[in-house]
Amino acid sequence: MAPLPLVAQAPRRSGALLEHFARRIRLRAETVLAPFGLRPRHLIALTVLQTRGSSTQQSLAQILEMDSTNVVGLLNDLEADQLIERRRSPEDRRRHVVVLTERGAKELARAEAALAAVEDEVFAALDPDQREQLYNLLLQAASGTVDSSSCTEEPPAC
Amino acid sequence: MAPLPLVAQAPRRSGALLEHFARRIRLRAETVLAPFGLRPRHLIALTVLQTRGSSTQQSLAQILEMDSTNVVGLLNDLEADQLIERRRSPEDRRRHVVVLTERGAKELARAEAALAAVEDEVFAALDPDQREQLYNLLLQAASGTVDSSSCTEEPPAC
DNA sequence: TAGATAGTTTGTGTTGGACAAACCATTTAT
DNA sequence: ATAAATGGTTTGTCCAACACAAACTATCTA
Repeated sequence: MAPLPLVAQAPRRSGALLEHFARRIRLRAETVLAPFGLRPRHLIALTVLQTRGSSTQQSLAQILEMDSTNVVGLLNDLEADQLIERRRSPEDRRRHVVVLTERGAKELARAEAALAAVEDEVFAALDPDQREQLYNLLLQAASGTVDSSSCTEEPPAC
Repeated sequence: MAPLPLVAQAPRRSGALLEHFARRIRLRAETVLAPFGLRPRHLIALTVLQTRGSSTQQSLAQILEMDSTNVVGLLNDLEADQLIERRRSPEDRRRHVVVLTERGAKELARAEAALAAVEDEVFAALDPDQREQLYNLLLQAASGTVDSSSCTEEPPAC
């Protein structure tokens, strides 16, 4: 039997710290995003759409873990600003396929740029390399979630 | 002048993804933590106390970025369960120095253990090594925040 | 033709959290 | 020593996010 490792430190959970930072960022993002007419949760939806590709509202609700009725409202906001489009799925015309519009992608990029200062402040203790690491970890974590059926059939994002 | 780097990809912001995961974790944590009589935000407070050492309520409110009146309620909950203690600061007897009790530390460890399954699920796409990386990044980010005056005079955490 | 399913709308209730006001204990300034 | 400022507590009000239910349309499947 191998000797017990001397530093068997209890595995600390990231959850609480994660929420802690999410809160700090959200508070600041709220004000930074206001000129765009967006709220943090709009950004989340747009980001998910960009990261995971277009999906039906149902699977979007599943990913965001929001009640589907509330997703409707969220998408209404975004569609009103033409940041997303709802297209009828050709295979099943009951379905709405939600896609990020070009304008949506641009607006997302602009919003992200505006958020640079926010993250600079909140992640002051991390150097650019580490922030990159953090982003990549989150991105990877996001890519693996939920069954892959969430992505209808768009090649680019699947 | 150096040639422009070919892959000058726009720096993506972690904020939205961070919030996304925070939400996913919080929803699950809510039920896992219920048997402990704790809510996610209690865990955050305990974690901050453990990470940064004892601090006054004022600086705690600053770190958590919560209204101080709401911090009082939060601490009342925790003190009722003897997870924290409020001690009068000897230097300024108006101040309460909030300390994590031994019981608090144990309870926090137990809660974290209970959350293992939650993070296993949410971070399924990350291997243990990457989760460790994520945790360390968040920890480092947390250590550098706010002026160091938040920590009164306890050597272990400063 | 009868369900079941995807989405939408409306409405209700709960809750977290911001904010204000009034209060006590203590410290600091004049 | 008295006044003002500060740290904390309590209470109460208000709003936004959300979960949830119900009723409806359009579409697909049995």
